[in-house]
Amino acid sequence: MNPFKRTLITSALPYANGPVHIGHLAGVYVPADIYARYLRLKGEEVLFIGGSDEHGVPITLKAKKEGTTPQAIVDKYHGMIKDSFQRFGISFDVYSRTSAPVHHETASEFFKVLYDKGEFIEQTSEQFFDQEANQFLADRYITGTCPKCGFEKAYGDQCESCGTSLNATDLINPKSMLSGNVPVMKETKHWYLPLDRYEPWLKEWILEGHKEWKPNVYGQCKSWIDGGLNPRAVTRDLEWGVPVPVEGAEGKVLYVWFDAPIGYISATKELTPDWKKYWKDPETRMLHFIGKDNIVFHCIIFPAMLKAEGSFILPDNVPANEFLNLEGDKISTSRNWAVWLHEYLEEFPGKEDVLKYTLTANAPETKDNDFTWKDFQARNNSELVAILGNFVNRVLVLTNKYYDGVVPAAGALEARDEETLAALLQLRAETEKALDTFHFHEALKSAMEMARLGNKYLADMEPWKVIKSDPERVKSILHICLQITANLSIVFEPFLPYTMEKLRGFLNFGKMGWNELGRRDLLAAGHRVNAPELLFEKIEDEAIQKQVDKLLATKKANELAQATVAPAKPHIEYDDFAKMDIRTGTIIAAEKVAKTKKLLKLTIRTGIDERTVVSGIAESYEPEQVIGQRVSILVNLAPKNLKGIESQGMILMAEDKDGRLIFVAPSGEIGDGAEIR
RNA sequence: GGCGAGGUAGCUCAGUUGGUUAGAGCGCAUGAUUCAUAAUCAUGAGGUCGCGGGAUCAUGCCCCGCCCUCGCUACCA
Repeated sequence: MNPFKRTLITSALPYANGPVHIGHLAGVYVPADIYARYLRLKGEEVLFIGGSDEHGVPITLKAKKEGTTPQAIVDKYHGMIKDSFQRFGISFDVYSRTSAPVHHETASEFFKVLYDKGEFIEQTSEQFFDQEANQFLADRYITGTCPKCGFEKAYGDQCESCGTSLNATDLINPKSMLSGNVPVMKETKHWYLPLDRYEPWLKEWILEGHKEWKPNVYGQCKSWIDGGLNPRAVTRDLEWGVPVPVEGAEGKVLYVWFDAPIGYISATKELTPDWKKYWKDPETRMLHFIGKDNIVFHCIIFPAMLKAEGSFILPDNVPANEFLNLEGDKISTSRNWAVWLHEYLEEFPGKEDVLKYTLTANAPETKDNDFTWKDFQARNNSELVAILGNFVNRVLVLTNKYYDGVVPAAGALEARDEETLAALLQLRAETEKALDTFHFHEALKSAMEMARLGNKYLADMEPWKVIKSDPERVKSILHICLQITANLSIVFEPFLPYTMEKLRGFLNFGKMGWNELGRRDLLAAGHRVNAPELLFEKIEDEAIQKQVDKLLATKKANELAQATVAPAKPHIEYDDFAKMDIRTGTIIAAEKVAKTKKLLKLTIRTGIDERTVVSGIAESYEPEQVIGQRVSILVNLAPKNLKGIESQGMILMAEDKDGRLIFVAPSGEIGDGAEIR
């Protein structure tokens, strides 16, 4: 039915500047792992690839901040990530890293092939350069005063005080973070991948050829393609990364987005010399499991790279998930708002599968979703413990009690028995259908139906009553219950691998393939099962409260950190201040600037004149609200053209931590044009 | 502002090419039951399917406008 002989599953490479959290797991690794285990169980040829993404500017910055080397940073987090994945039971066939020699070779070679084929454009532009350190500076390497809030240590790409995103050229008094010197502008040459060349092809391949992709994925792609594609730089001026393998490119490395997806290829190479089978044979089906932030790279850019190279296969599907929130707020590494996998593994030992279950049941498949500890507890207690664990326990307790742990032979089956056994095959079909279409939430639900089926059968048959009147009949009932239990050990294998291993131990039963699922004779009469233990244990309120408290503490710490007032700027002379001509004024007209979110066009009576000022306050005020508002206005600021309107001056606003803006205005009776000093 | 994805019971989600009383799980209520980790099983309450128009014999599903959430993007003197 499908023309493919094998499947290559890739999962987004986690960035090695921090540990992995439940957001990564729910969006990428848990679904990818379930799918990989499912295919393996079906006996298909599968390769499941993972690895750490270890290049890029943030890692070099972190290294600098901690006074160590980028390699030390990535060694630390790669080790941590790899270890927690392994303990958690993400069944990678290989977990590699982009700092590995094999990756440097592979990425380098890939670049070289495109370079030799003339697939790049060369372009020269001006960028900041540190003369003392003798290198170009990425935006993150420039620090200076934020033009908006005056925070002195703003980075070239973003001000961490007010959150504004910036260009390095916006900064007042830019300084190099390497030497502290003032950087100069200097020309630099880079290579670009002309994505525009692939537009017609992408249109056909995705928009025509892959209408089955998830709506979120397809929509994003369409948006990008319809919006027109531009050439994208594939190199950067940086020391940390894969060196650009052409002459005259000293001090340049491959840009991370070019480098990282090639990591999938390198990882495959690291695993097997037979890697080409997975990457170059059209009978291989490639799947990229990613989060929604990665859609454009995996659907547009990486395929364009592969296409440009010419000898690689393309992804057949890209099942991207949305984002997972935590207790109502966005997960954030820098704000420590996350449930970290390595901490979970320590605090909930032996409960790896519980987290997998919760994250699958709550997977952000079609929209962002919320993880709460309360929900985690409920899923564990009322589904895993009460439905699945309890059924298994009931069956095994009864078997031990009545038959000393030996599987009884079934007698003549009644209609209800037949129905129940037939339902196993039905549930298998439902689970399969959901898994085949990447509906993991639904798949898990139909697997759980099997345990419900057992509970209901048991409740209706009431063997504990029948045993008194018709002991022969009870043999049939428990025989069937045991077959259901054995089937459970198969159907849950992709989702709850550790637990199913445990269950097979209880049943004294070997691991069976997916194809055996639905059979009514998995356990032979006379087979001896073991004494039951508990499959899952209840999670008490205290354990949950502890986690909630931990998050509350984080929240408090964040608020405190936010409450810290930006430090004072260095002294200036009175003359510096005196240069500023600040006056009282009144807003006499206001309207929204078309096609902007934040801008209002204000007409201000300054006493001197009436003038136009464009101000970024539209998120705090409606135009009608501000008419008549008294203001303080800097009148001798050089005019600046904004969105086609000449802005003559600047309104003084006070801004709180939430970005709310308040007018700084005269507090008593005073006319327009009064000098403020 | 532009583009994309969402907005369905208290919570988490399904709803096929528009077709009779809109579904599931959890939670809640009531009942049954005791083999089982007070677990299970049954029944029930609970929804102007974001809002307003329109096309249709008929729409949660189609068209138009608006509102809200998330992502990408532009703007913040």
